[in-house]
Amino acid sequence: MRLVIARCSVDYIGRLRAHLPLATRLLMVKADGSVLIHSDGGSYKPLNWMSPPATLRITEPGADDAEAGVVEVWNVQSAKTDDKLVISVYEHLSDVAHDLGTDPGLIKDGVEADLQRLLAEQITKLGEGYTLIRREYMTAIGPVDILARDAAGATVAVELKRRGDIDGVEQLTRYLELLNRDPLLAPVRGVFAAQQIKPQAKVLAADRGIDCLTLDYDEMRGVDDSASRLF
Amino acid sequence: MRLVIARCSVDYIGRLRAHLPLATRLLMVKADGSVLIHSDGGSYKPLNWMSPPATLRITEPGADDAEAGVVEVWNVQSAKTDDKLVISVYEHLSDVAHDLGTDPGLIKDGVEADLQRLLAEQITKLGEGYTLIRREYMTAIGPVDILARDAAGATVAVELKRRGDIDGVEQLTRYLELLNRDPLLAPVRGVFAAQQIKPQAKVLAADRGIDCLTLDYDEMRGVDDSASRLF
DNA sequence: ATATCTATCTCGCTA
DNA sequence: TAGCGAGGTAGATAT
Repeated sequence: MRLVIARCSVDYIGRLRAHLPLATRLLMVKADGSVLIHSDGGSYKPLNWMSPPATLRITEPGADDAEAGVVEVWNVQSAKTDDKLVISVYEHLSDVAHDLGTDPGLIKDGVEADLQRLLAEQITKLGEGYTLIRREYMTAIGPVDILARDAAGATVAVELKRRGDIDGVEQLTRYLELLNRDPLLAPVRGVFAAQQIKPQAKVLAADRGIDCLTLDYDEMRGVDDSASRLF
Repeated sequence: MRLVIARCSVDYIGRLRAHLPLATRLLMVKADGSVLIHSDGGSYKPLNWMSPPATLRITEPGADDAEAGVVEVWNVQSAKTDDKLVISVYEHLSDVAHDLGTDPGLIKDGVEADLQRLLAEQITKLGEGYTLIRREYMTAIGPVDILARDAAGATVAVELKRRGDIDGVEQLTRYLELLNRDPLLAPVRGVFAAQQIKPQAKVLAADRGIDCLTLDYDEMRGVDDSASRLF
């Protein structure tokens, strides 16, 4: 990784066009050829960037650019698309390089997949006498998160979200419509389960005859003994 | 902005939990207190981060950590939420700091707004004899991107996306339902227009009697003479 | 302030 | 490889 603090202007031409006027910024060149241009604020998103795989070619400025004060032109070319990033460097303020090697990567806990695993294991959270049919039940329009059977033997489709939004209810509605065309499964009821369910989503779910279930991840995690094995 | 190359491990606790094992990485501390942890690959997204506003407090390691080789503990605390990032630094390999000042920011061209302007100007892309009624036609549930009249004088509602997804079709369906209640407009047909339309979206659109139209931005942009005026 | 929608989204999984 | 869904989505815009 090479880190250059420089006064520069930037032009991007690709899926859109974008321009950065002359200012002092950080230029980060990664081992895979990707380049990130960061300012001293904002968030984790750079002002501009080139995704890998890419190649950086540093050239002398043309006569006009040199006249304007440009000392180097960085041409960053995407290897797969014809996206191009042109960085005009006016002044180097700092320049360091280090080989970081490959990163072991991030270990996550608490995403939808974990919630789904826990609910499948603790299927009676849905109600007394429920049994799991299967997780990720495939249909023509995508996988139903959890398919279960209630105490009376009726099929129940569960859509699971970390945050229960209106489009989650839409998604479950589409699944229910499809599943109810299958005479072997019909009638199929819907349950919308999430850690938090927004009021609008609750209203829409009620309107569609879909039950809502708010899940307590920490509590479910506490019951699961594999949680302690994660770190 | 402070740039530290360090061997470190990282733990995040907030909306989820995440852990980064010991490895060499870049730690970027911005003027607003935000911290980014980058590896030498991936894309513009850091391995882990803390969004501004945040405060960084650097402390001595506890006895156990010191024993394990930790020389500094960075506590990054979000000012608004209780999200927390703990960076255990084992070794500093490089450390530079620069004041970059505020950035003038990015100038963009080629997003959905541009596509909408172009389609409004080139409304016959929809078909022979079409005329524009108006862009951003307001309804109670939001603006319809483009409202037009076909050669036969019937009303057509256009939903425009850069990438045509299933929820774009849902959105257009809601608009059509509403527009068709207006006797002055009804019957209103729907057209789903995008640079790329996903197969599932096409199937759903067909099922709802909505036409699909794939747009070529570069070609439409070529026709438009205002494109050359941008930079 | 909140709600909604876009994104050069990125990332990971699966068919 | 392409498609599809999730994200600590983030970021912008209209309400």
